[in-house]
Amino acid sequence: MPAVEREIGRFQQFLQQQGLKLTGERTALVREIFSTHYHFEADELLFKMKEKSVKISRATVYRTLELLVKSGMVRRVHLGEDHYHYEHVTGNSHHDHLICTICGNVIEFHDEVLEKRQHEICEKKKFTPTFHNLQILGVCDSCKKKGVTPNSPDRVKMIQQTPLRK
Amino acid sequence: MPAVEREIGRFQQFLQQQGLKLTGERTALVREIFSTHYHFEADELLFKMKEKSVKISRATVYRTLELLVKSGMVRRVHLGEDHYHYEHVTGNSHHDHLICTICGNVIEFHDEVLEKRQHEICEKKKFTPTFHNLQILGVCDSCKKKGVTPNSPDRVKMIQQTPLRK
DNA sequence: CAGCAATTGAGACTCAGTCTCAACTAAGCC
DNA sequence: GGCTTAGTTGAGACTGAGTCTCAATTGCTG
Repeated sequence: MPAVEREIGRFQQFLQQQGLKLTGERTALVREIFSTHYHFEADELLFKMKEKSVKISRATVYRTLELLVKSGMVRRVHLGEDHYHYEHVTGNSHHDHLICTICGNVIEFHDEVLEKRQHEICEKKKFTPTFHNLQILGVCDSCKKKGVTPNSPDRVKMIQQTPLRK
Repeated sequence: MPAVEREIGRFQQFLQQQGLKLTGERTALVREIFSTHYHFEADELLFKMKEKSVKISRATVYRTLELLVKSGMVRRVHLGEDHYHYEHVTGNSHHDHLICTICGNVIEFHDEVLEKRQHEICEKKKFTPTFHNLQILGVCDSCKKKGVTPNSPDRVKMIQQTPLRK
């Protein structure tokens, strides 16, 4: 069966465990999220559903995202903007983000050395970590080649004043 | 001279360079930020000023914070909540954060091994970093001693549903 | 001290996200 | 299949952080 259908199954299982129901709206949202989006915003999802003439209210979108986060199938992340982004989780791949402040492109990476060192730091501080979040902001290779200097006044203004609005 | 006055001087210098003015409102805000706050929210600052009967409008608070960020004296950070926090920068001390999801306490740290590794990763990905942001969420020592388990259902609910609201 | 550009405050506005409540529906049970 | 009921939905009001506007005010420089 296609991967998307498997995800719907996973979600149904989670819902059942919680005594909740799998509705048409929830199915449609999971299908949309896992078939096309990777990083997305709640409003973007709402808009895509409207585009496809699938009528789902804003409240339901947010409620479903909340459930998906609880189930561990979707993760809420900050990508340098002033509101949340979501990303779907396939498998258990934890990763961090390189975010290009020019084109907005997001590169993922995972690095064991970083992970290990973070745990060492927590140990030293007697802190029990449950989750972490690392964003590195900067300029990606292709933007650099286009010759936009990362510290030109305009850039700094864009980053600091109106950070990465669409 | 007291440290706060030195900061006001720094700010004035920055303003002059930009052809901007040091006003009473700006002075009052810098004094407040650098004498008492460390991590703070914009609204909290607004409230403190009201408390002290220093009349400064919301718009001015935000405008001044913007200038302080541009000048490098204040940094905008995400601390796991859905709005910005600010922290003042004394010297050039870059640091990251351990955030206790129970008591909200923030522990700072700086680690050269992490910094170096991050640069290596960027090099590998041909990414030019300008800034980064690492938050490790978890449970601090004193909360752990109080016996709150980090993964109890209530905790997870609190973190995932309404992340760290006041 | 005059003039003007920068600054301010009040409040309207935006935008993401939440809440409410009456109408609706999935799913277990007969 | 129909009943029951607890969970779900949509519309739209609401919230709260942050931004914008514009007329009135105020630092600074000459």
